[in-house]
Amino acid sequence: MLQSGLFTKTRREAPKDEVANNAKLLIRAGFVHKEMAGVYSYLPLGLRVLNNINEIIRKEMDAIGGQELFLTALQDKSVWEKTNRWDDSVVDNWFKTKLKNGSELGLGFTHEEPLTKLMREHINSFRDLPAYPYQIQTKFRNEIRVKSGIMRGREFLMKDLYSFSKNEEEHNSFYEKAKEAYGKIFSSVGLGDITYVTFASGGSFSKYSHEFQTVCEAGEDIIYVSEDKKIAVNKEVYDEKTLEDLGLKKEELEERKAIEVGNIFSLGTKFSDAFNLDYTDENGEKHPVIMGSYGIGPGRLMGAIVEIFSDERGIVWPEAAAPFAVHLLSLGDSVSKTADKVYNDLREAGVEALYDDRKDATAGEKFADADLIGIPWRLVVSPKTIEQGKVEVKNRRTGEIKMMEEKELVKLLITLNVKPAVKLC
RNA sequence: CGGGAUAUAGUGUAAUGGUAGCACGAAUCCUUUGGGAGGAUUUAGUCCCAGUUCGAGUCUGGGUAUCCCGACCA
Repeated sequence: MLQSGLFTKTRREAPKDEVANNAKLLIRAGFVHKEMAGVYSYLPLGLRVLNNINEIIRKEMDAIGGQELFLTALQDKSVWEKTNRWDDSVVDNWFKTKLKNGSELGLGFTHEEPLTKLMREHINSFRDLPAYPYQIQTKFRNEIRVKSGIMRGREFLMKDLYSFSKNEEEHNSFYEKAKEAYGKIFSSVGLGDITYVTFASGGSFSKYSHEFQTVCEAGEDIIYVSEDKKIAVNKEVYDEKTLEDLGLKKEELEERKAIEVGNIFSLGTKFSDAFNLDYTDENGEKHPVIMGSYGIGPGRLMGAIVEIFSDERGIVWPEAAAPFAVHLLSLGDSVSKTADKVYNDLREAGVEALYDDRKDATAGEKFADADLIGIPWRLVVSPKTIEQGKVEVKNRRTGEIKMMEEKELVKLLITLNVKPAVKLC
């Protein structure tokens, strides 16, 4: 993509009303736009990142049998009355509205109810189970107070998968697979080492739910981390009894702030009972379906990535999330032909590049923008590099700089694009 | 929802109750191109509604928005 044609602009200063680092950087670099408190639009660069994250999630969900669908945001009051979750005294963050004829509607804050009801049409026999539908969809929650930039808003994207299983055993087996898949997702975006499976309150059907907490000062949750066992306990269930259950000792735990990037929990038969979702087994006997739900907030994950991977100059995207694989800069009119060629060669090789071809921007401006936008690899074509017959390559994270011949470079970038783990410098 | 604070140009900031200024941005022209370059000429603003006052960005009341702390986060 030509940067001269990118309509978003970077800015030197963040709006004064933003405090969260993720929002400051994402707004300055032109990834998101704040529409109102807790409501952010995704601009082209931001959408590319969000889509990358969504693709990583899709890949892992599909790998464990997930099937993507797309449910409605508009919700039927009567469906939620079945579980008593329409009542404002039970769920206080509904956005409710009305049809012209006066009937009440809600904007979905989660989707257990409509999906359970829907699945009645498709689940009758043991042959129909298990089933793992999921979606990536906008949720609405009328939070009393929003904060933390794009990490906690009133309108946000959520990947929610729901499992429908025949029995506890089948449920537990999937639950473990989902846990592993979540681990892979967070590792893919570079957060594997600091994201802990965290024991949290489980609700009415299991003792604990599992959260995926990424250790970060900007987080809103307090967790107690066992570095050795790679697990953690949420403050909400942190007591002697829990520690005993989990075989943990107080001394091995460290208190940390963390961002909840994912949450999985067992639902038992709460929803299948409410909607009479049951199936007939091999012997003709009826049983309620055992359910679970598995959430990840892609937008929140994006915010967490920015919180963790950034420095005083800007964002430092992990390769898997980056809006482009490389950022090509041409310095000065005299080199535009050579830079154009590098850009075209990259495109032909399938390497996605953002090409800063702007004629009216100075070198310093281009460097500053490149640092701010945070694409992992920066390529420079300038009179200096042409003199050597090479292209300069800089790693945004390590700051390492190397001069390479173009052919050699393109070859390496192709490899890099397929396997982000390969180190160029 | 309880408590606290703020609101001036696209962005960031000034202005004893007395001519709304500066920087960045944007526009035009010229010179520039390895870390936000220089010059010239432009552009654009007091959140909304009342009130006090000869006069309100500034004081008073109400509204709205935004932020912070806490509570909440099924």
